[in-house]
Amino acid sequence: MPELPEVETVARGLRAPLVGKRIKAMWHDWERALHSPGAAEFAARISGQKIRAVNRRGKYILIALDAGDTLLIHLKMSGRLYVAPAAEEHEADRWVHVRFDLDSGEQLRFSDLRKFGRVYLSNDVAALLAHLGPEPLSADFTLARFQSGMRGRSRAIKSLLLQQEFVAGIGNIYADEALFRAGINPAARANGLSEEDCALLHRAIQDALRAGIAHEGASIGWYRKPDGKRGNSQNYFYVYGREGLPCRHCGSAINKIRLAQRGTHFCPQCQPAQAAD
DNA sequence: CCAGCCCCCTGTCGGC
DNA sequence: TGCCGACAGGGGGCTG
Repeated sequence: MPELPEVETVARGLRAPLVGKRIKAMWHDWERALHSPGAAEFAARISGQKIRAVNRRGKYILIALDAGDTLLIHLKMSGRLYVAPAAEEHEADRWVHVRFDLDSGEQLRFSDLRKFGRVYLSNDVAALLAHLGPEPLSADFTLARFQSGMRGRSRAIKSLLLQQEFVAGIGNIYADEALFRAGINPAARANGLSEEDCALLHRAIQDALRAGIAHEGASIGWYRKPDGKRGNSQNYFYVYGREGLPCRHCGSAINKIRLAQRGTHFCPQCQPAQAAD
Protein backbone atom coordinates (compact mmCIF):
# COMPACT_ATOMS: atom_id res chain seq x y z
CA MET A 1 0.00 0.00 0.00
CA PRO A 2 2.00 2.83 1.21
CA GLU A 3 4.64 4.22 -1.02
CA LEU A 4 5.91 7.78 -1.05
CA PRO A 5 2.64 9.41 -2.21
CA GLU A 6 0.55 7.53 0.34
CA VAL A 7 2.98 8.20 3.20
CA GLU A 8 3.21 11.87 2.22
CA THR A 9 -0.58 12.11 2.22
CA VAL A 10 -0.73 10.55 5.66
CA ALA A 11 1.92 12.92 7.01
CA ARG A 12 0.08 15.94 5.62
CA GLY A 13 -3.21 14.72 7.04
CA LEU A 14 -1.77 14.21 10.51
CA ARG A 15 -0.04 17.58 10.78
CA ALA A 16 -3.04 19.67 11.77
CA PRO A 17 -4.56 17.22 14.27
CA LEU A 18 -1.22 16.41 15.92
CA VAL A 19 1.12 19.39 16.06
CA GLY A 20 1.01 21.11 19.45
CA LYS A 21 -0.62 18.21 21.27
CA ARG A 22 1.06 16.34 24.08
CA ILE A 23 1.35 12.57 24.37
CA LYS A 24 0.13 11.41 27.77
CA ALA A 25 0.44 7.65 27.56
CA MET A 26 0.99 4.75 25.25
CA TRP A 27 -0.72 1.38 24.82
CA HIS A 28 0.05 -1.64 22.68
CA ASP A 29 -1.08 -5.23 22.27
CA TRP A 30 1.52 -6.46 19.78
CA GLU A 31 5.03 -6.28 21.14
CA ARG A 32 6.72 -6.79 17.79
CA ALA A 33 5.19 -3.60 16.40
CA LEU A 34 7.64 -1.74 18.65
CA HIS A 35 10.93 -1.91 16.82
CA SER A 36 12.95 0.01 19.37
CA PRO A 37 13.36 0.76 22.17
CA GLY A 38 11.57 -1.93 24.19
CA ALA A 39 8.03 -1.41 25.43
CA ALA A 40 8.92 -0.15 28.92
CA GLU A 41 11.42 2.46 27.78
CA PHE A 42 9.28 3.43 24.79
CA ALA A 43 6.29 4.27 26.98
CA ALA A 44 8.30 5.97 29.70
CA ARG A 45 10.24 8.14 27.29
CA ILE A 46 7.39 9.23 25.06
CA SER A 47 4.93 10.07 27.82
CA GLY A 48 4.72 13.80 28.42
CA GLN A 49 6.38 14.78 25.14
CA LYS A 50 4.85 17.44 22.94
CA ILE A 51 4.47 16.97 19.18
CA ARG A 52 6.46 19.60 17.28
CA ALA A 53 6.17 18.53 13.64
CA VAL A 54 5.07 15.78 11.29
CA ASN A 55 7.23 14.97 8.30
CA ARG A 56 8.18 12.18 5.92
CA ARG A 57 11.43 10.64 4.72
CA GLY A 58 11.18 7.85 2.17
CA LYS A 59 8.34 5.66 3.40
CA TYR A 60 8.80 6.67 7.04
CA ILE A 61 6.56 9.06 8.91
CA LEU A 62 8.54 11.25 11.31
CA ILE A 63 6.80 12.79 14.31
CA ALA A 64 9.22 15.20 15.98
CA LEU A 65 8.91 15.48 19.76
CA ASP A 66 10.73 17.37 22.51
CA ALA A 67 14.33 16.82 23.50
CA GLY A 68 15.43 15.64 20.09
CA ASP A 69 13.28 12.53 20.19
CA THR A 70 11.34 11.44 17.10
CA LEU A 71 8.54 8.91 16.77
CA LEU A 72 8.96 7.07 13.47
CA ILE A 73 6.38 4.85 11.84
CA HIS A 74 6.78 2.57 8.85
CA LEU A 75 3.40 1.40 7.55
CA LYS A 76 4.82 -1.48 5.49
CA MET A 77 1.95 -3.26 3.67
CA SER A 78 -1.20 -2.60 5.65
CA GLY A 79 -0.50 0.06 8.26
CA ARG A 80 -2.88 2.93 8.92
CA LEU A 81 -2.37 5.96 11.09
CA TYR A 82 -5.13 8.28 12.24
CA VAL A 83 -6.41 10.39 15.11
CA ALA A 84 -9.73 9.61 16.77
CA PRO A 85 -11.57 10.64 19.93
CA ALA A 86 -10.54 8.41 22.84
CA ALA A 87 -14.16 8.00 23.82
CA GLU A 88 -14.89 6.44 20.48
CA GLU A 89 -14.08 2.77 20.99
CA HIS A 90 -11.74 1.21 18.49
CA GLU A 91 -13.68 -2.06 18.54
CA ALA A 92 -14.70 -1.25 14.98
CA ASP A 93 -11.04 -1.38 14.04
CA ARG A 94 -9.74 -4.59 15.56
CA TRP A 95 -6.34 -4.10 13.97
CA VAL A 96 -5.21 -1.23 16.20
CA HIS A 97 -2.00 -2.46 17.84
CA VAL A 98 -0.46 0.75 19.18
CA ARG A 99 -2.19 3.83 20.59
CA PHE A 100 -0.94 7.13 21.93
CA ASP A 101 -3.26 9.07 24.23
CA LEU A 102 -3.16 12.81 23.60
CA ASP A 103 -3.93 15.64 26.00
CA SER A 104 -6.76 16.70 23.67
CA GLY A 105 -8.80 13.65 24.61
CA GLU A 106 -7.93 12.02 21.31
CA GLN A 107 -5.72 9.09 20.37
CA LEU A 108 -3.17 8.58 17.63
CA ARG A 109 -3.84 5.03 16.48
CA PHE A 110 -1.61 2.68 14.54
CA SER A 111 -3.71 -0.02 12.90
CA ASP A 112 -2.05 -2.82 10.98
CA LEU A 113 -3.84 -5.89 9.65
CA ARG A 114 -0.75 -7.78 8.52
CA LYS A 115 1.43 -6.70 11.45
CA PHE A 116 4.44 -5.87 9.31
CA GLY A 117 4.52 -2.20 10.31
CA ARG A 118 6.89 -0.89 12.95
CA VAL A 119 7.17 2.11 15.26
CA TYR A 120 10.46 3.51 16.53
CA LEU A 121 11.46 6.13 19.06
CA SER A 122 14.87 7.61 18.37
CA ASN A 123 17.02 10.60 19.23
CA ASP A 124 19.23 9.93 16.22
CA VAL A 125 16.99 9.88 13.18
CA ALA A 126 19.89 10.55 10.85
CA ALA A 127 21.58 7.31 11.89
CA LEU A 128 18.36 5.35 11.73
CA LEU A 129 17.65 6.52 8.20
CA ALA A 130 21.24 6.69 6.97
CA HIS A 131 20.64 3.80 4.58
CA LEU A 132 18.09 5.74 2.54
CA GLY A 133 18.94 7.14 -0.86
CA PRO A 134 17.92 10.62 -2.02
CA GLU A 135 14.39 11.97 -1.75
CA PRO A 136 13.13 11.82 -5.33
CA LEU A 137 11.21 15.09 -5.03
CA SER A 138 14.03 17.06 -3.46
CA ALA A 139 16.93 18.96 -4.96
CA ASP A 140 19.50 16.31 -4.11
CA PHE A 141 17.87 13.88 -6.52
CA THR A 142 19.96 15.10 -9.41
CA LEU A 143 20.18 13.47 -12.79
CA ALA A 144 23.94 13.11 -12.33
CA ARG A 145 23.50 11.23 -9.04
CA PHE A 146 20.79 9.06 -10.55
CA GLN A 147 22.95 8.15 -13.52
CA SER A 148 26.07 7.44 -11.50
CA GLY A 149 24.05 5.18 -9.22
CA MET A 150 23.22 3.01 -12.21
CA ARG A 151 26.76 2.56 -13.40
CA GLY A 152 28.01 -0.95 -12.92
CA ARG A 153 24.53 -2.22 -12.07
CA SER A 154 23.57 -5.09 -14.30
CA ARG A 155 20.28 -5.84 -12.54
CA ALA A 156 16.85 -5.13 -13.94
CA ILE A 157 16.03 -1.43 -13.64
CA LYS A 158 12.78 -2.14 -11.83
CA SER A 159 14.46 -4.09 -9.04
CA LEU A 160 16.95 -1.26 -8.64
CA LEU A 161 14.15 1.30 -8.37
CA LEU A 162 12.68 -0.72 -5.51
CA GLN A 163 15.91 -0.50 -3.54
CA GLN A 164 15.51 2.23 -0.94
CA GLU A 165 19.27 2.78 -0.86
CA PHE A 166 19.13 3.84 -4.50
CA VAL A 167 16.15 6.19 -4.31
CA ALA A 168 13.89 6.47 -1.25
CA GLY A 169 10.14 6.03 -1.42
CA ILE A 170 9.47 4.19 -4.67
CA GLY A 171 7.47 0.98 -4.31
CA ASN A 172 5.94 -1.59 -6.62
CA ILE A 173 3.17 0.62 -7.99
CA TYR A 174 5.12 3.75 -8.76
CA ALA A 175 8.08 1.79 -10.11
CA ASP A 176 5.79 0.30 -12.75
CA GLU A 177 4.13 3.65 -13.39
CA ALA A 178 7.42 5.53 -13.74
CA LEU A 179 8.84 2.94 -16.14
CA PHE A 180 5.73 3.19 -18.30
CA ARG A 181 5.95 6.97 -18.38
CA ALA A 182 9.57 6.68 -19.47
CA GLY A 183 8.82 3.99 -22.05
CA ILE A 184 11.37 1.64 -20.49
CA ASN A 185 10.93 -2.12 -20.12
CA PRO A 186 11.07 -3.12 -16.43
CA ALA A 187 13.52 -5.95 -17.20
CA ALA A 188 16.01 -3.69 -18.98
CA ARG A 189 19.49 -3.77 -17.38
CA ALA A 190 20.17 -0.59 -15.42
CA ASN A 191 23.63 -0.12 -16.91
CA GLY A 192 22.27 -0.66 -20.39
CA LEU A 193 20.07 2.44 -20.36
CA SER A 194 21.03 5.27 -22.64
CA GLU A 195 21.62 8.75 -21.29
CA GLU A 196 18.33 9.74 -22.83
CA ASP A 197 16.54 6.87 -21.06
CA CYS A 198 18.09 7.89 -17.75
CA ALA A 199 16.88 11.44 -18.20
CA LEU A 200 13.40 10.27 -19.16
CA LEU A 201 13.20 7.94 -16.17
CA HIS A 202 14.55 10.56 -13.77
CA ARG A 203 11.75 12.86 -14.87
CA ALA A 204 9.13 10.08 -15.00
CA ILE A 205 9.81 9.05 -11.39
CA GLN A 206 9.08 12.56 -10.21
CA ASP A 207 6.02 12.92 -12.43
CA ALA A 208 4.54 9.61 -11.26
CA LEU A 209 5.12 10.42 -7.60
CA ARG A 210 3.77 13.96 -7.93
CA ALA A 211 0.65 12.63 -9.63
CA GLY A 212 0.24 10.13 -6.80
CA ILE A 213 0.45 12.89 -4.21
CA ALA A 214 -1.91 15.12 -6.18
CA HIS A 215 -4.49 12.32 -6.09
CA GLU A 216 -3.79 11.70 -2.38
CA GLY A 217 -2.44 8.20 -2.77
CA ALA A 218 -3.83 4.92 -4.05
CA SER A 219 -6.60 3.13 -2.15
CA ILE A 220 -6.34 -0.31 -3.69
CA GLY A 221 -6.55 -2.28 -0.49
CA TRP A 222 -6.20 -1.01 3.03
CA TYR A 223 -4.78 2.43 2.46
CA ARG A 224 -6.93 5.28 3.69
CA LYS A 225 -6.12 8.89 4.39
CA PRO A 226 -6.04 9.84 8.08
CA ASP A 227 -9.57 11.21 7.69
CA GLY A 228 -10.72 7.74 6.64
CA LYS A 229 -11.37 8.65 3.05
CA ARG A 230 -9.91 6.90 0.04
CA GLY A 231 -7.20 8.27 -2.18
CA ASN A 232 -7.83 8.50 -5.92
CA SER A 233 -4.44 7.73 -7.42
CA GLN A 234 -5.53 4.22 -8.46
CA ASN A 235 -7.96 5.76 -10.95
CA TYR A 236 -5.09 7.29 -12.90
CA PHE A 237 -2.70 4.34 -13.22
CA TYR A 238 -1.35 3.60 -16.66
CA VAL A 239 -0.29 0.00 -15.99
CA TYR A 240 -0.51 -1.11 -12.35
CA GLY A 241 -3.48 -3.41 -11.86
CA ARG A 242 -4.45 -3.06 -15.53
CA GLU A 243 -3.44 -6.48 -16.83
CA GLY A 244 -5.26 -7.27 -20.07
CA LEU A 245 -6.75 -3.78 -20.32
CA PRO A 246 -5.85 -1.53 -23.25
CA CYS A 247 -2.80 0.70 -22.90
CA ARG A 248 -3.92 4.30 -22.54
CA HIS A 249 -1.38 5.33 -25.18
CA CYS A 250 -1.47 2.62 -27.85
CA GLY A 251 -4.35 0.30 -27.01
CA SER A 252 -2.22 -2.86 -26.65
CA ALA A 253 -3.11 -5.20 -23.81
CA ILE A 254 -1.10 -4.50 -20.66
CA ASN A 255 1.13 -7.44 -19.68
CA LYS A 256 1.76 -8.71 -16.17
CA ILE A 257 4.89 -10.68 -15.35
CA ARG A 258 6.83 -11.66 -12.25
CA LEU A 259 10.03 -9.70 -11.74
CA ALA A 260 12.09 -9.59 -8.55
CA GLN A 261 9.29 -11.59 -6.89
CA ARG A 262 6.83 -8.79 -7.54
CA GLY A 263 3.91 -8.42 -9.88
CA THR A 264 5.13 -6.22 -12.73
CA HIS A 265 2.92 -4.43 -15.24
CA PHE A 266 3.97 -2.92 -18.55
CA CYS A 267 2.86 -2.23 -22.09
CA PRO A 268 4.72 -4.51 -24.53
CA GLN A 269 4.32 -1.93 -27.27
CA CYS A 270 5.31 1.24 -25.43
CA GLN A 271 7.97 -0.48 -23.32
CA PRO A 272 9.61 -2.94 -25.70
CA ALA A 273 12.20 -5.40 -24.42
CA GLN A 274 15.81 -4.66 -25.35
CA ALA A 275 17.18 -6.71 -28.19
CA ALA A 276 20.21 -7.50 -26.04
CA ASP A 277 18.02 -9.18 -23.45
C1' DC B 1 26.88 -7.82 -7.14
C1' DC B 2 22.78 -10.39 -8.10
C1' DA B 3 18.95 -13.78 -8.76
C1' DG B 4 16.12 -16.60 -6.18
C1' DC B 5 14.05 -18.15 -2.23
C1' DC B 6 12.31 -17.90 2.67
C1' DC B 7 10.18 -15.35 6.39
C1' DC B 8 7.34 -12.00 8.93
C1' DC B 9 1.23 -11.80 8.99
C1' DT B 10 -3.82 -11.75 7.65
C1' DG B 11 -7.30 -11.40 4.38
C1' DT B 12 -9.36 -11.96 -0.20
C1' DC B 13 -10.15 -14.04 -4.44
C1' DG B 14 -10.34 -17.49 -8.09
C1' DG B 15 -10.31 -22.32 -9.37
C1' DC B 16 -11.85 -26.89 -8.66
C1' DT C 1 -20.68 -24.47 -0.34
C1' DG C 2 -15.94 -25.56 1.00
C1' DC C 3 -11.16 -26.07 0.64
C1' DC C 4 -6.64 -24.64 -1.06
C1' DG C 5 -3.24 -22.17 -3.18
C1' DA C 6 -1.84 -17.77 -5.01
C1' DC C 7 -1.30 -13.24 -4.19
C1' DA C 8 -1.20 -8.47 -1.92
C1' DG C 9 1.40 -1.68 -1.52
C1' DG C 10 7.42 -3.77 2.21
C1' DG C 11 11.64 -5.27 3.54
C1' DG C 12 15.31 -8.31 6.02
C1' DG C 13 18.09 -12.29 5.48
C1' DC C 14 20.21 -16.29 3.47
C1' DT C 15 22.37 -19.14 -0.34
C1' DG C 16 24.82 -20.08 -4.42
